[in-house]
Amino acid sequence: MITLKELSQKSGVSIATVSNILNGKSNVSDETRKRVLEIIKETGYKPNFMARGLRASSTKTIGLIVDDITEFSSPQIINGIMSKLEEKGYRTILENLRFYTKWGHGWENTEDYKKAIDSAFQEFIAIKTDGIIYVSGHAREISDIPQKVQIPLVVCYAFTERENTPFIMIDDEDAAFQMTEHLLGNRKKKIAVITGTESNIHTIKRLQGYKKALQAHGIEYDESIIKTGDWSDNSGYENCRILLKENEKLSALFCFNDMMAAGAYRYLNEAGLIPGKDISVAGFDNRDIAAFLNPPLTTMEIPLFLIGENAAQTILDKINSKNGNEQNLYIQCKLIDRNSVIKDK
Amino acid sequence: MITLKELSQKSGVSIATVSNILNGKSNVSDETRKRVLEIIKETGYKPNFMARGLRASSTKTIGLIVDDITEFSSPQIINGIMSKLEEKGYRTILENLRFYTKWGHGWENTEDYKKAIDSAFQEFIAIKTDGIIYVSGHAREISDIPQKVQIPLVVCYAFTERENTPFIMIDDEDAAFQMTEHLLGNRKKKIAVITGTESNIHTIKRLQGYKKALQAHGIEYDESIIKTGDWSDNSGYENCRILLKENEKLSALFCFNDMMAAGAYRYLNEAGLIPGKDISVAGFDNRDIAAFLNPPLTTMEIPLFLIGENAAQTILDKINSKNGNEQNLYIQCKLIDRNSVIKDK
DNA sequence: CTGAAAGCGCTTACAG
DNA sequence: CTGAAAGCGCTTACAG
Repeated sequence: MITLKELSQKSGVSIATVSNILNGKSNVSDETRKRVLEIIKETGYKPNFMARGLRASSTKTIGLIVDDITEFSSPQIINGIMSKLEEKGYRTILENLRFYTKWGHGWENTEDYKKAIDSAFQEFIAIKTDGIIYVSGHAREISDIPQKVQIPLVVCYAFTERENTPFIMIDDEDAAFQMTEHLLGNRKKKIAVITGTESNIHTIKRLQGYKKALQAHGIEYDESIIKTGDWSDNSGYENCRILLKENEKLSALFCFNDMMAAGAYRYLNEAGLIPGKDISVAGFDNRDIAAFLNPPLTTMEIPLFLIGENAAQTILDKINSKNGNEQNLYIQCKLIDRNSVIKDK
Repeated sequence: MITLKELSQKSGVSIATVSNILNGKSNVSDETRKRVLEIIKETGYKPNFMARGLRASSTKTIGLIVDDITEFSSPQIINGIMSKLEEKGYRTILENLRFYTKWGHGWENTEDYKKAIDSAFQEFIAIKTDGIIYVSGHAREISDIPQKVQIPLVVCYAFTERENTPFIMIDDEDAAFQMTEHLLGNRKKKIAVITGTESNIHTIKRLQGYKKALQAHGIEYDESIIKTGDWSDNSGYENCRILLKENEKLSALFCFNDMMAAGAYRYLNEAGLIPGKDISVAGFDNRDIAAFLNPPLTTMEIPLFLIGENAAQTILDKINSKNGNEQNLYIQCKLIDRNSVIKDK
């Protein structure tokens, strides 16, 4: 490792001056700057991040705390964050909590969970990151971040009521509104729904969007064709079976994620019904599988990369602003129109 | 942040002694140790990782350099690595190069690529990680890691001939052998292949495994039913079309990844042929889509998590051993038998 | 415009 | 068994 000291020797100026040049301070003559910069380039000098972090107030580093990188949404969000941050000259450091991998589901608010979160924050505080982005695996209310943490903080893909902590979320309500309208086309129809788990925020908001769309078209809300799923493909299969048994004529089936839509496809297939021909089916998420279902599934794309970029921009704004009143953001989803929805003539 | 100094004041012993206790040195009286340990617990002291890294030789930290976390294999591999490392008391730090996101394909051996790799290594060297694991996005020969890097290094999901650098790979040849035998069942059959890109290592090894299996069953290798794909679902579609046009009777189709198998399904569907009934189809990777294809696709699972665990164990062995002659590892893949292969009676 | 010096929070010989 | 001191590679007032 080449150090400031060696740079100083090679260039014949003091360590302090080299440091000033490295940090873009203006109190250096152009001549000196040029010469030293040359030597820096030649030697391929890289600042020692730890030494800098130990001494300086800013490390130009953002810490990412992520629920679990194996969640389908996480890698893309992270890429969005890193892309924007890199563009702005910040490094990024990632702590993977592995909650889903370790504990499956239902770990929210357990003691172990709180301890893990706390420990991750402590670590980033020790490293003196300039800010922290919490990347959630799914929409939930995040309330367990120690209040004493003073570092600028942004919550990504979840909500929080924590003071001074903006969050970036998708607009689930609008997305479901859009999709319901799409399913409706220009007629009044009977659109069944397979929701996600009951108290899940995605479920609640999407149901609201669905209801609003019905209302806008003067269609009455019918609870009997709303079934509660659990996001798994089997629950899509099972609820589709029940819906078809209970209802003679169903125009469309709106599944609140692609997995359940895939399950519904499976049942429909067994029943000899063709999605997009005999019944409309829509999903949500636009995961890999959506394009490969037969027929390809019409679904809502979640702009993961964009969410990440926005989270990054928000933390940067927070770091650089005085007021610190950054807005919560609701990112719009995009309807991907494939062949599983019947088109009106 | 509470520091060693404060700990020292509170407990009435010197900073050095507190440090010794923290590091489990034996040269401290039980009484002192107990008292100080108590205070450490009370205060919730966390060592400043940067200060320690600046001074000490070991940081108990492993650096992960990953091609791109959006590659389908990466999150699971990373989870395997982190799981094992956490178990052994090591932290982990991740640098995401985002090669695929930034440059698509064909970036290997470009100048930008080399610079990015070099920079990542420099950074981890500055941080004084105890070791580095390079997590590749696909099998390739990795030859651009600066020789001057002296840190223990393991290459994961790729090859390297670099001195003193073990790698963890899957056994592509054995996997293809297994699958070909499975496709063969107990009879001689005509098994067509859609390979990956031509000089790709996965392609080469899998083709070898395929040939060996044919040989073992006394079947002659027929180049005319081997088509070169490019891993995309379209190339699966197109090559399937060509194969079916050129050959009247094909028993089976072995696609070297699931995406191409999905493309083949698409063509088969258009041609009125049913996988698992009219023709056997097999994929490779066991990605999400494999289970949701209709019928569900028989494929090879790549034990990603296990690969990660093995990489972690190897780097640990390397750090703690004197000889440093760690073995390259070839992990076996697992055949996932679903409904796309015709069973012999 | 330039540099000497203090100090960030630790670890590690070394002396006692 | 315990502690004073040097030093890791930097940044930052401050003096000149």
